[in-house]
Amino acid sequence: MGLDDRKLAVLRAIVEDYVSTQEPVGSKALVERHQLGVSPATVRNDMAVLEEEGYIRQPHTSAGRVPTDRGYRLFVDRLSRVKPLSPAERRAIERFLVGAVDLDDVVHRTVRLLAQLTRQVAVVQYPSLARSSVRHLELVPISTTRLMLVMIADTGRVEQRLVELPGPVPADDVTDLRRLVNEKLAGARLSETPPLVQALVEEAPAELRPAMTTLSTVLLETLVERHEERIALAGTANLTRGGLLDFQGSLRPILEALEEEVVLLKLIGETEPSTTRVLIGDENEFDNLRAASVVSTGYGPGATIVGGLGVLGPTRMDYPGTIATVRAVARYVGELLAQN
Amino acid sequence: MGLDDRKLAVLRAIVEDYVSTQEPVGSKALVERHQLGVSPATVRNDMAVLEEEGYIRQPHTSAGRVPTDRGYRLFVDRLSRVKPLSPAERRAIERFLVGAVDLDDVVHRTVRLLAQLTRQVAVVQYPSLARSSVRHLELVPISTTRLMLVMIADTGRVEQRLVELPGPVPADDVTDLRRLVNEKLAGARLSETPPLVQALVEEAPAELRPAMTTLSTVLLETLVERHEERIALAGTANLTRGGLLDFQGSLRPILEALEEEVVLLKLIGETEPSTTRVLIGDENEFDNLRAASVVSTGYGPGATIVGGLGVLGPTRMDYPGTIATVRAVARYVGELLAQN
DNA sequence: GACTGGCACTCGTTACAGTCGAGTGCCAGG
DNA sequence: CCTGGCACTCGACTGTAACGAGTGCCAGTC
Repeated sequence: MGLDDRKLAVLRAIVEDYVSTQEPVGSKALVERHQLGVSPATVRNDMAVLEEEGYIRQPHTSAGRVPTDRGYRLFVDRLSRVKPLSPAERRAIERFLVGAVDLDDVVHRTVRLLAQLTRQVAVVQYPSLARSSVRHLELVPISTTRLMLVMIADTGRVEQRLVELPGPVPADDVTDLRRLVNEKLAGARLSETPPLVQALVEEAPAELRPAMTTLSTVLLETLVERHEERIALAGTANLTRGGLLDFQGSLRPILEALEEEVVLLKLIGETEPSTTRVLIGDENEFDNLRAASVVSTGYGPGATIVGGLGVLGPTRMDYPGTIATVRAVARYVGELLAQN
Repeated sequence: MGLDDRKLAVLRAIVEDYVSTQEPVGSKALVERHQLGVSPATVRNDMAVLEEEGYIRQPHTSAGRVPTDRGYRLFVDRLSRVKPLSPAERRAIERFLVGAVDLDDVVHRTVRLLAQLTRQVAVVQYPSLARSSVRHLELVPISTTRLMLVMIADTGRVEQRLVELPGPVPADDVTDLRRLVNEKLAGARLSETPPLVQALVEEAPAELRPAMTTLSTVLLETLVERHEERIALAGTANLTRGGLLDFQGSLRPILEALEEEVVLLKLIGETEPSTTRVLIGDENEFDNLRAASVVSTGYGPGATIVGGLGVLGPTRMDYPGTIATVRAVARYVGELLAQN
């Protein structure tokens, strides 16, 4: 069980070499490229141990070694430090994000930036409604029996829904409805609204009761039930780097997974505050992604988290660099959101 | 350049066989599978002519024939009829689209439906702002110097922008602004708004002038300048069908093109009313897509066109079937929009 | 006891030769 | 104008052999 320092150094060297060359690495090449201070034969013995412990494996009997998912895990947990970003990268991030004009714009720019910097597939979750508060509710009459409900959240998200009223409602009543709804709900966290909506119906004056009842149904749907999470994606073309060597030749399962919002949300949503999560290969719960790794983190104004973002790439990825970039982008986006 | 009926029949047979088998088709197989009434040798002579004219070609000397882009073009223009949809397909379309709850929902469902039915990459443009009218403009105070501008278009699209006011504006003034803006702009086509916005500033009472000036800038940006076209995409995983045979082994350029909104808009936007457009291989203006074909059409309530939709696939695609599906989906979506 | 040099062995890669067969082009005859 | 026949081409596949990167193991050294 004892993995002494040199064995760990060998593992680190194998990971680093394999990530950069994408070819199985042998004992001789290893001593040449790293100052290990021992001979190839010694390294071979260490490799044999590492292989027995499941950290590396041989694709073929007469080939060099390749890290296993377990090997990457050890590397990420104990053998690597987060690389500091280069000044060029810092500048790129700032330049890319200033001038964003609304939330859509911020998210779009962020996801492109992330894809470009990491050269991988980037995923950004829009600020989750579940973690937002109501800033304002607007009711816009479309006809006498139809309203457009527009909800503006403090995170900048705007959701709209059509409300079919049970009967004609005069303009004055719409004004009353709007006032009542905002008095009760403005400022409330979305997750806390159901009882408030219930109260709205009960407290509504008799003449507004039917309209309010219908409205409350749509409100509940919009605010809570229909957990309308949104996702932006970019950089799928990066999957084709490394010409079909990664992902064992088929992009199919990856592309399929990327089309499922549910899957993406599971991947990048719901991280514990300020932690960066790294899922390597088969640690992933989706079979389609067992050849991929995901680096994700939460973001939000200040210390609060309102959504997640991250990247997906081959297990053979530059973890330290990717982790650094994902964190930095998340921090900048948080600052940007804090300004609004 | 006489291509008699039989030669055309041979071309049609070649296209149909190649599309379904994905393998170069030889003279013998052709007479076996189609009732051409002549011998393989005769077919070979016809093939030689077709090849000379550039409609088919041989991948290798000892292989069968494959249609060229020009061959597909002739096939689409003169040799195929649009297939009627199967009842199952009709039902699928209806089932998929009923119950859509807002515009986002409609577009999402549509693009997924298209991808599923055609088994190709589907693209749907949101109703273009340029072809929409203003239904209502809402101003929501965020702070004393900040407004959220929400525009609701008759096509169901909702755009929002933050407005930084030059100084504090009391609530009453916001109400006035809202009224003025709606009186002037509600009902107007977006493309016709610039002079109206100009008039708004000029006619504004003195105390509202500065706020109105700022607001007008944002209005113009939102309504006209920033031609904020939106696009939904689905079915990229379908690119991997036919295992790398299509697209000459590299999905890279295709995926890259699909990430560029500008490219997609050029592809599916701006079709002449009620025409279905088919772009085959190198007819396409983008180099990245010279191995692909695009079938697109416009859609909108009634006879008006508010946006485009279509699919992208290998040049070796089932054109009659795809064209039929794209048209049918566009028609259904149009009906759906007309109801709102 | 840990490290090293040496050596036999494995096995994937590459090159080459040979065979097979689908498909063609051409021609002579109906 | 169509057809059957025939020689020809050339990619796909198979089998063999040489090559070499990389390994595991062992005996020897510090």
